Amino acid sequence: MGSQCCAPIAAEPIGEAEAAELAALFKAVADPVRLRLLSMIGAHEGGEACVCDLTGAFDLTAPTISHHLKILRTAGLIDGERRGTWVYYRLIPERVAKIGRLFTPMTEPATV
Amino acid sequence: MGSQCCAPIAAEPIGEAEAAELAALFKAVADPVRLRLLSMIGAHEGGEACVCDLTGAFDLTAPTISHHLKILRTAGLIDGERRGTWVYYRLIPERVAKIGRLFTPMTEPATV
DNA sequence: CTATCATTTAGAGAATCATCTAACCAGGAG
DNA sequence: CTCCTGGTTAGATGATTCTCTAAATGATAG
Repeated sequence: MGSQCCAPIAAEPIGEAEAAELAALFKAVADPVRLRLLSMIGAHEGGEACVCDLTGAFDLTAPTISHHLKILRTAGLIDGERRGTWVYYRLIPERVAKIGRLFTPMTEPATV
Repeated sequence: MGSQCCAPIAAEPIGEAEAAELAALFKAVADPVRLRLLSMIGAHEGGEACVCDLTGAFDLTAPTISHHLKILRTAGLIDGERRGTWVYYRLIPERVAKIGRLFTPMTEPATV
C-alpha cells in the first residue's frame, strides 16, 4: 500500500524560503569535482582526508580545489581542521543526510 | 567492514564519469524555482499538475517556467503529457529517488 | 632568520545560466 | 476560417560560476 507514498518533496509544496535554502545546498553538490571531493573525503580511511590526498586525483590547480572545498565548507557539508602542515577535511554527516532526505521516499507512512 | 556506516557517496570514491552524470542530475534541482515546481507537481492532487496550476505561484513569466520545466524534463525527473488544451506534468519517482539515495545512510534498508 | 612546502585569498577571463521579450504552435469557441 | 487562450521556442542580456595566475598566510626545517 502506501508505505512509501512519496518523498518529502512530494508530500506538500515547499515554501519560497525553504526552497532557496535547499537550492543553495544542492548547488554545492551540483558539480562533478565537488561530488568527487565529497566522496573521496567520506571514503578515506579515518573519515578524513587532507588536501594533499585530494588534489592529485584531479587535473586542476590547487587553488581550484581549495575553491571547491570552500564552497562545500560554506554549505556546511564538510569541516576543515589544520594539524601541523596539513589541513584535514571530514564530512558533516547530518548535513549530508539532509540532502538525501528530501528526495528519499519515507518507509514510515506519514499522515496521508 | 561497516558498509552501513554511511551514505553511498561515502562508501567509496565515485568515478569521474559517474560524478559527471550525477552532477547533471543535481544541477537540475539546484534552483529554488525548480525545487518548488517539483514539489508542487508531486504534491498536487492526482500526482500531476498542469502548467496553469504552476505559473501563478511565481513572479516569473510563462516562458521562464516553461524553461525550468524543460530542464526538469531533460533530467528525467518529470514527464509531460498534453490532454486537450493543457499540458500535465508528473514526477518520475524512480528518478527522484535516485537523487536521495546517494546521500541517504543505509542504516535501515528501504524497499527500493 | 631564511628557505620551503601546503593551503588559501585575490583578481581576471571564458563559459554557463536565469530571465526577459517577441514570435510561433496547438486546441477550442464563435 | 478567425480569434483567443495555453504553452513552447528563439534570441538577447545581465548575473553566476569555473578555472587560471599571482600573491599572501601558516608551519616546519636548516
